[in-house]
Amino acid sequence: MTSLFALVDCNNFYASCERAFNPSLIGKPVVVLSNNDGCVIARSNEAKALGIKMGVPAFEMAALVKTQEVQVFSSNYELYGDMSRRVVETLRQFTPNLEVYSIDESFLDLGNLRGVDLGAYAHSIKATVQQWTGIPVAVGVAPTKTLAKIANRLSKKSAKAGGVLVLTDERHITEALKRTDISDVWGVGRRYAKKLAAFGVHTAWDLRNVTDAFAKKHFTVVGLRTVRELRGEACLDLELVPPSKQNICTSRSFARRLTELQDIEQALTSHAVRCATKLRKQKSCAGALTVFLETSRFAGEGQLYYNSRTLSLASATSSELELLRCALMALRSIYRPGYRYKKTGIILQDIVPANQVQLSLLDSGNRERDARLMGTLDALRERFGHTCVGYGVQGTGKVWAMKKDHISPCYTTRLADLLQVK
DNA sequence: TCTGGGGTCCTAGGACCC
DNA sequence: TCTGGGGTCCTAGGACCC
Repeated sequence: MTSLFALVDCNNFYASCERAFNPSLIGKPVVVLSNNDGCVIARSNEAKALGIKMGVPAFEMAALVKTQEVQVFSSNYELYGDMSRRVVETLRQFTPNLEVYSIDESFLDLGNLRGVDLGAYAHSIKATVQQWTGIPVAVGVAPTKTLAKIANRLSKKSAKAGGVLVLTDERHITEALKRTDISDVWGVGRRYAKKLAAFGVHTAWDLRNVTDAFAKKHFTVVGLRTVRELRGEACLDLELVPPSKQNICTSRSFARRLTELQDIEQALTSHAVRCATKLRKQKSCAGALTVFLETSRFAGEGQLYYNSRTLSLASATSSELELLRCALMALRSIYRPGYRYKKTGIILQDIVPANQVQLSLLDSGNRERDARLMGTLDALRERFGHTCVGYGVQGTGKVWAMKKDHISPCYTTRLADLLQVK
């Protein structure tokens, strides 16, 4: 019994989410910007056709926005997250064995569908998601995840495929691999693509035909796995339950440069609270944390600064009181006056399940009291929004708050926003 | 003026131990 | 002058993903 996977990928996901609730955008070039309206992270097909590249800074696009009436949106993760959940719930109608790979991609196990018309099945997945959520998707089906990725990608490129491609026949797989550039293979990034090209490996077909020894020597066991997957040998299973995270990070660029420690403390406090909330959500505790502080990478000579400080906790905790105290201590130790700072953030590390925490003899805090307080805070924030309760050091001014000049309404999660829709 | 945020995994090499 | 060898743990850095 051979394996069979489908990769369902939402087309231009963030742009499609904006469109799903605003039909006047259909047929127009739409782009979605990163946090702080920094650079382009999603484009509709019309925007791609105008030559707008992924990752370009928003200001470089100004002329096109004017002349071509490009519709620009700040990112609205509340909306995209909710739409993502709707898509996944729809996909669950088709198989109980599903891996949510990212906000806009899921792998489905179709291993029990031998004898079924796979093309028709894939088409019905696509049509159902479109009908139930308004989000267009592409479906690629193949014996391994890596091949399903390739099938998915080709399904979007060919007008004939129309967003669905089944690669089970050896002849079709060979043809697909010959048409796929090495850098478009899942797991091969820019660096490896360059290195492979130097060995005369240019297409996925070339890569499939290298020896195991070559793959292992130059691209580690990860690369070898990719080669085997290209040959149709499934090495990557579906991850039905998302593994709990080993690091949890929250960081943001400031809307404008900050110079004062107090302002940066406000930002870091908010990040630490968010980060600790994520930690408790996966029922874990952290044994260490790192705080970093940096100027813009584009700052001039002598104005560049980056520093970070890692602190270990006496025993792992999920109390934001403790984490916050440590984070601020770390920040104060790396802050230097005289720089124009761009970004700060916190990374929680040495993460363990909350029920396996080793208590330290030096542990001085009142763990039970803190745990009750955290439970209350989580419940309040869940109900009234993340900013409803905070700390004095957070301030109320939000001098660091993100720029979001083009935000759309949270159509799916806020009644007030929905009522405003005309 | 303006350039995102969040993750994972693997390896090499040093420290340290017996 | 001789200057083992094997194992483990940790960390930094490099590569990748969305």
